[in-house]
Amino acid sequence: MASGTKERILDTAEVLFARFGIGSTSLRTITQEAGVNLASVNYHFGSREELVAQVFLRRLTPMNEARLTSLRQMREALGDAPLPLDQLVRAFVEPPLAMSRAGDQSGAVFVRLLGRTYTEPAESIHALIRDTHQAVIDAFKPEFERSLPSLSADVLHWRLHFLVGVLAYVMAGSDIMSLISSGHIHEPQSVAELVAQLEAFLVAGLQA
Amino acid sequence: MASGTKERILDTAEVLFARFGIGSTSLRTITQEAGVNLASVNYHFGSREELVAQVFLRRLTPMNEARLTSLRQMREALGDAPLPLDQLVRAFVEPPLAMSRAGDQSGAVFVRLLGRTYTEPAESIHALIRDTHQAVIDAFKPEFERSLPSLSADVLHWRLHFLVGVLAYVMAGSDIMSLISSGHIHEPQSVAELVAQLEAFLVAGLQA
DNA sequence: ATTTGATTTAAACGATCGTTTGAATTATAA
DNA sequence: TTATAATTCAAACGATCGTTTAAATCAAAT
Repeated sequence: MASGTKERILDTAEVLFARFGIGSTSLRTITQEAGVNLASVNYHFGSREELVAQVFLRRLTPMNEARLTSLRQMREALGDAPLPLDQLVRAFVEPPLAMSRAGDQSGAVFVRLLGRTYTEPAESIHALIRDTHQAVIDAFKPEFERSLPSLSADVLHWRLHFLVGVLAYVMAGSDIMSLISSGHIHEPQSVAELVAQLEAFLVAGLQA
Repeated sequence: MASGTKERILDTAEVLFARFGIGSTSLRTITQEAGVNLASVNYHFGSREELVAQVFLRRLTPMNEARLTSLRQMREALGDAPLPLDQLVRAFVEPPLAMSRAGDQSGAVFVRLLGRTYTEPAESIHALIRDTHQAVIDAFKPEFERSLPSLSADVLHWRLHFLVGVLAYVMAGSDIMSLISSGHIHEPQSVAELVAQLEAFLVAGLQA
């Protein structure tokens, strides 16, 4: 955990949001766990809602910048040829999953939180994610169109929808599927292997 | 809405859970919207937690029975040959999506709720879904193994994980992706077309 | 018609929620 | 050191939460 009160609140809120859900985590639980005063949340963030927004923005911004940087580098290296689909998928999928191996485990916690939040009903949170992803989608959409020229707009739309769904579910780290491999220890798989598995699945699905 | 108090509570809770989330919907909101007394929830269900469980069990039971029936019919028709992968996928994917076209819209509401709940942190709800799906997974797992004999246990495990992820996301009906097709009206697609799109994507991904 | 049980109702319980307040404390700068 | 700003603190605010209670109402059967 960090030094300042503000960072301790953010770190603790992130962990508790991921474990118990945003709506089910009270400010009293957060401040108690963080060892800070209850009123410091409203002092530093103004309101609970703003705290939630800051928890997401703190990590969404660099994550999406990594995706855009990766895409830009590929585009520069390839002139104006269509990007290989596997590289395109990896540029979109790898940054969030790579956060899972950050030095501390806070990155992994956030990725889990983010995955769960994709299907969250709360409109305020939904809008926040939508806004932060706008630039990413604007950049990737035409690249997918170029790399998959045989697909109609409707079909591509659905397949990208499916792609985001898989990614969100993997990020959420749901353990529902752990029972599918009964007895099989669900080891914390290496990120590289997970990315490879995911890339193979998605590339095949997109090209179907 | 139905006649009895108990059914009105279930119907209303289902709608509000899907719209605002389970944790963010109070008994007072439910009973007020349903036009019944606040205390009737504890009278008919004992507790809020039991009400939540009943909202899910009421529809999960027939949904999973439909999947098992479909699988059993295919197995009987084909003796002991491996099932065609597309039919296997459809037997798993179609029942929940078909609920979306039920006479009233209550089925669609529940499917949306269920999709969102796959990544819900609350352990009690997670456990409930896991238990109700156990029989389905026990039945489908060996069939996938037989229809995809070239895949290792690990790879199959991940691909089934991805499959569930796509399905959950589609069920949740997240509108995050609606901005990917800017200007494109996100029409309530026909279930048959959606199932076909999903089946093509999943079959290709599973066979990657 | 009367009794018995099921159901509904209004009211209140204690607990917890996000937020606010004003004083106490700490850090910063003159 | 002194003045000024930033931060922390305990305490309380009103609102809402799930649950409980006991009386009122309804339905069914004798």
